[in-house]
Amino acid sequence: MPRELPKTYDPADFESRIYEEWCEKGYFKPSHEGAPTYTIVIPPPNITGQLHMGHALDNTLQDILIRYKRMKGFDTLWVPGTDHASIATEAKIVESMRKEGLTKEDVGREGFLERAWKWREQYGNRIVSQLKKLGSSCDWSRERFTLDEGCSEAVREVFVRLYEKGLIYRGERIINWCPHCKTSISNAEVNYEDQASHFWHIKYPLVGGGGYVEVATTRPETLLGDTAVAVNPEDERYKHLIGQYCVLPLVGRRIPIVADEHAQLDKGTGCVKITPAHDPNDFEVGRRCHLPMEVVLTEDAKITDNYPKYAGMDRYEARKAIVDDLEAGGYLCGIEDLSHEVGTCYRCGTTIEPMISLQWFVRMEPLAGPAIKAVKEGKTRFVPERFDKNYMHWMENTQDWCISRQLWWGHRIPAFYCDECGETVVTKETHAVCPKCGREMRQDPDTLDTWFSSALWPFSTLGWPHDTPDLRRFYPTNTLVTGYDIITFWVSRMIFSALEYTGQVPFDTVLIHGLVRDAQGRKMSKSLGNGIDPLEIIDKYGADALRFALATGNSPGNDMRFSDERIEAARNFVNKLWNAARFALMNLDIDEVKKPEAESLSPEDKWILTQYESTVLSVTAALEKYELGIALSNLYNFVWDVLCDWYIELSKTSLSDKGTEANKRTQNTLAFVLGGTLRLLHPFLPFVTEEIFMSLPHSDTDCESIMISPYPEYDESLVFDAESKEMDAVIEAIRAIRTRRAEMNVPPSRRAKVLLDAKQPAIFAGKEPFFCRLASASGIEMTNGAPEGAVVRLVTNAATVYMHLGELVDLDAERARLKKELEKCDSEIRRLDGKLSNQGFISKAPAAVVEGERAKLEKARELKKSLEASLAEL
RNA sequence: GGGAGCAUAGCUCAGCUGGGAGAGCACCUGCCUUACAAGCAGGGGGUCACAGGUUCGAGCCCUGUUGUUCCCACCA
Repeated sequence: MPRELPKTYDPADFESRIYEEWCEKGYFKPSHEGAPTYTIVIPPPNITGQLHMGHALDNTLQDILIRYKRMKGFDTLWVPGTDHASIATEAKIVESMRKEGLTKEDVGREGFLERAWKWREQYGNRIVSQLKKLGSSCDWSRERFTLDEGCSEAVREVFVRLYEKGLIYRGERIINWCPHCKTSISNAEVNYEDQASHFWHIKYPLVGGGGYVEVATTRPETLLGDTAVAVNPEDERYKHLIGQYCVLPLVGRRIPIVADEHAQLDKGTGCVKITPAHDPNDFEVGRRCHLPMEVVLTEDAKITDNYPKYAGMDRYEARKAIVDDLEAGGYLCGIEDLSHEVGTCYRCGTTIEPMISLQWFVRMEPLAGPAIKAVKEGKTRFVPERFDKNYMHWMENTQDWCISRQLWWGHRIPAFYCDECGETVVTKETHAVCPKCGREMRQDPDTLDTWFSSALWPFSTLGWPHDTPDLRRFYPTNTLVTGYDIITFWVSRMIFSALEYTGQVPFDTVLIHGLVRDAQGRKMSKSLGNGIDPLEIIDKYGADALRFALATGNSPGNDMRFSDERIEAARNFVNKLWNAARFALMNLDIDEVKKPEAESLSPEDKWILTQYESTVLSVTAALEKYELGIALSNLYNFVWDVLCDWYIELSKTSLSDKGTEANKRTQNTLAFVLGGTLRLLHPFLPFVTEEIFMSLPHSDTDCESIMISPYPEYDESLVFDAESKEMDAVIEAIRAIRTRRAEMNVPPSRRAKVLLDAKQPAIFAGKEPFFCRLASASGIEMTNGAPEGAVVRLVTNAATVYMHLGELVDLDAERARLKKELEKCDSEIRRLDGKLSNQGFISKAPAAVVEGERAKLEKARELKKSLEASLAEL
């Protein structure tokens, strides 16, 4: 039975209640029934995090998709979970310990991990409860964590397999070292920032006297680690020096002058100092020329004890000291100002130190090939498409991935070393005994890059490496929804990982969204303090309004601005829907809603049904193309401009006429269209649609909950094009009258008789109440030609409208108005005439277009006639 | 250095495969009309960044220019 809705829309009244009901009834779980499946795995939020607008957007989009597919009859699964976020979480814990005056070393590995797990207990659930407030219909019984036992097993499995295939190796390479986090990080985790600096020109005297070579550097402190100077083998200026030696200033070491193509003829002086242990290029030169590696910096970026004069100095202090000493020694021959890009840690912003280090790497080249192929072949598709360029570029230029981290919070590297004989064993087991000397082996102390486990997320969460029912049923998944900022970090790694381990792409579509920015277009950030808290928005406006604001008015892949204005507009729409429902409920006394029967419908019913069906079509088409914003704006227009502004107003006539058959039919149509509209809207506005839906009468089959009711299907039997056009003509006439009255400042209370000279008078039969209700008419009358004394004359497509409002008309103003309209009309005729007399247009444009233009011209000519007649009569 | 996005009403943005520009907000006018003032009715306001080109026809396609944002890149 229908029940009343409270007068004011207050989402706090029902949102959490409804969410709990859904959970209790198990609607979020897959049905495991025959239908095709549709699966989404959540991009796992970090356990350190609180819900921010980016999460809100990401999860709103996912929830819209999953709810849509669920209503469409798919067996849907949305897998939720969280990410341990090794470096970010570890940094937070270190920070909180620092406040207690403790360091990692003080508490030890065990103690630290104990704290980390407590942290996860405390904060890991916070974000989950926040996702629930948004309305996310995840299957919470399948919630996962990247560091849980299943994911850890998957990680070990992958590591061992790749190691055995030779795709994981351990080696000394130049890596990016963060002196603050005291760990290596991968290339992808380095951000480059422009920094003002200098270019120092330094003389390196030649051994045997008689001159020097001049090198230039941005990093004079690395001079200590120089083991050669390189010149280009083709460089005529220096060819004779190749093989000779020079003396390293301040250090006194003899270093060779080597030939290497890294030195470019047109850069600087053409001579490059080579520091193999602290520069990636120099490292390569060092390998090619068999140069020694000289490490000069410690893990916290201080000069090592090998250089007593500078030992213990921070790299920047050392730079200053060394520059001073070079100057004092007469080695410095110039300083230029220079601005250049410096690598910084994506977590803490500290300047990265390239350092030679023994680390674990994934060999990327063999993995990238299939990943490129899969996207080229369209097995995984980016929406919008342009992001595949982004992906391709990264994949095609990828370097080996440094996966070991000098952190404690994360997956421990499953490699074991024998301290006795140096043997290495990689195994899934937690202990290993040296196969050579039988000793208990020592596990690698390092952990894996947090993205190593995220890369496995789409299948590790479904049970891989085991052949589970979930994996079989729901893998590969369907849509991955994420921001463009994470394509290289995560999306690309999931794709190559999935192909390597499961032989399939992890998902068929990647829906990319942009960033949510503040009202001024700035990135929301903690340091700026301009973040908008989605939870505060939910408290104030409701989750539905937040979802609406995030889902509408932008297109995939583009950034959006979030403002008060936007959220208010969203809330206003939800409120509009609420009130439309209240209106319906005040007028409904039927117990059941049936599909409308064509024969008995009124013209306005046929009109709204036609508009509704066309909305079903456009909304569904947009959703299928992932154009969620377009789908929602179509619904917005339908609800506000069509259903509320016109149909509800038109229906008042019949609804006020209680007890008649016509009244019942209108009730049925209203309830039918409103119910269908709510279902169309449900994926976007889950709470308010459920609340209203449960108050409305409906047929028995779908009364349990809107979220498991079927999504509307386009029904051609409810499309009445001819009648709908006739109704459009009535609406056009009403509009024309309103406009005219408004221009003339006629108050609504001043009613006027409406006289209609129509080509098809039947269109207007029975429409008198509409004119009275909506156009302040006192009545309508059909006429043939201009009636006596009727001065106001309006030309519409289906009829010329006359009104007796002569005394209100300023005749001069009226003439001016008509002339202006006539001019507009004339210019339109000229334009169309020109077009239609253009031979090229006639012969080359499609017939339908030409026909359309002819019709327009015809109409314009008729309008001109009417306008001229009106003018003549004044 | 390479690549991508954006440039449309005062502001924020839509505009699908080319057929003469739309919304929300803001602004102006008039309304408590039996859901909604978080509302109703009406209105003003745009050389679609610039310059070429393709086409019968360009906001949309091509080329270039300018401005802007972002991504990638080891440039001493």
